[in-house]
Amino acid sequence: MQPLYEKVKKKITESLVQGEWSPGEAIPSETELANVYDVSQGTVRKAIDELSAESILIRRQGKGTYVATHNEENIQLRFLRLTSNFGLKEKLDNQLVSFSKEKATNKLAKILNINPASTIISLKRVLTFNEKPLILDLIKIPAQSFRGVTAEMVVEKKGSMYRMYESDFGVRMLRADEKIRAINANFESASLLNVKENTSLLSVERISYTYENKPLEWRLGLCVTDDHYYRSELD
Amino acid sequence: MQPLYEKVKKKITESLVQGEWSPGEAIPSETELANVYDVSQGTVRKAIDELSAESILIRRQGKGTYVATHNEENIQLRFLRLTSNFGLKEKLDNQLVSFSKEKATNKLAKILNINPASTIISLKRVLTFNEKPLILDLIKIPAQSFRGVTAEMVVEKKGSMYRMYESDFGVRMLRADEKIRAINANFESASLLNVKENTSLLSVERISYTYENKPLEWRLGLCVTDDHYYRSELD
DNA sequence: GAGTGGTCTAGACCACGGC
DNA sequence: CCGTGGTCTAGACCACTCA
Repeated sequence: MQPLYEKVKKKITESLVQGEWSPGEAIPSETELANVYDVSQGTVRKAIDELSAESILIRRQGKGTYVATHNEENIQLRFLRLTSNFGLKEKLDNQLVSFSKEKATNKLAKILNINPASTIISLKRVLTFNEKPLILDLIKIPAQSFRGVTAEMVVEKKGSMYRMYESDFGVRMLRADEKIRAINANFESASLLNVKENTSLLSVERISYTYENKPLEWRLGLCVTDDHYYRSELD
Repeated sequence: MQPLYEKVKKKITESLVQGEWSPGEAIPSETELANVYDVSQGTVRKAIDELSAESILIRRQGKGTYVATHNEENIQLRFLRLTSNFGLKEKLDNQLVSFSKEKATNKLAKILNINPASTIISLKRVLTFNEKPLILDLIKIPAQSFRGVTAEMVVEKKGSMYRMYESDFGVRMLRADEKIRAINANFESASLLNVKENTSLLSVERISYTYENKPLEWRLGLCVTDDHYYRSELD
């Protein structure tokens, strides 16, 4: 038998998926939800505790519980773990290199769990910090889930893809898995990142997931780690 | 005012630091602890919930709550995040390259929060997977906290440093911070790892912490990422 | 069957935010 | 002042483990 609070958690998650409550908005109070679902307030609390631990909901004492959003200033970079060696605050900029539609390869179709040869959006861009090229990103997303996306929209959002996914397509990325390797820059990446060929680059391959572990973005980032490092916390 | 369960959590942590309950052992039941600390069982539960979420304690339904240990099979590698590209299970081996005592540099003294120029143990080793060199580790630990450690002990433990820390010195590492970069192999690392000079290597700089965020190990690992990658989960 | 952690409830009071 | 989430309690019952 499934615990009651797990059922409540699922119901709340469903409402979130349905867009019943929007990012940034408050959800009903614990007592209200307890009445709606006909359980005790403590049970709702336990469900919200877990969603809050997963950063899906945000509690604010005295105010209420809010749907997490990526539209706030400090969440612009979402999954970016690169930090300056000197701890400086940096000016982020973004140049779109290419934008196209293409057919998914079998490998990509499998990763994104879509039909083989379905249409995907593929884009390449360079992120600069303080005018210096730092990351070359190759991003692939299924066209089906992002209908009507254009190069102009990407440029306008200044590189905050996750903000665009959320505000324009109602797609909230909740978690991501990354595979990290060290590789040598080839001709293209070297010239775009303004480094010598064969320079060591950090290769970060990322799959991002929305609700219910549905993968919706594949991304390969090549990073110059002369003045930056990738943070990782283990426990 | 500090919540009651936070106080209980601190008391439990103190007992753990004092070694009152050893790794692998069960701690007193929730009701017993509630009597000892003169709080309700629910309050003890909340304290243990958090320690359990931090993997400091392990709950086992019907049996009791146990002190986490690193002596079990699957925890041998503790903080190692490298995975084979092919998902294979691999045979780990370990060669000690050097072992020495030296004076801490100012930088290291600051990182480990010890007096400048205090004695530290410095060791270098190569980890091989399926006979192939994979990681070159440089490890530095304060001699003060690991009195009597010898090269023989390290060799005998077959590279499981964290297991040795725990079983021989009562030091349990709870978490670690890592800084990851891509670098080029120099002459020494290239020859020890059996790759060409200037090959790209993953540089993983790690600081490990025991109870109360006390740093007790600094480590630099250089990894060959041809057939392996570093896993990272973001949320 | 006894003892443990796991779930669920109901109710009291506290701390914070905002009107 | 009210409504919110945060803490704390007490007690009931369930699920699991082991002798």
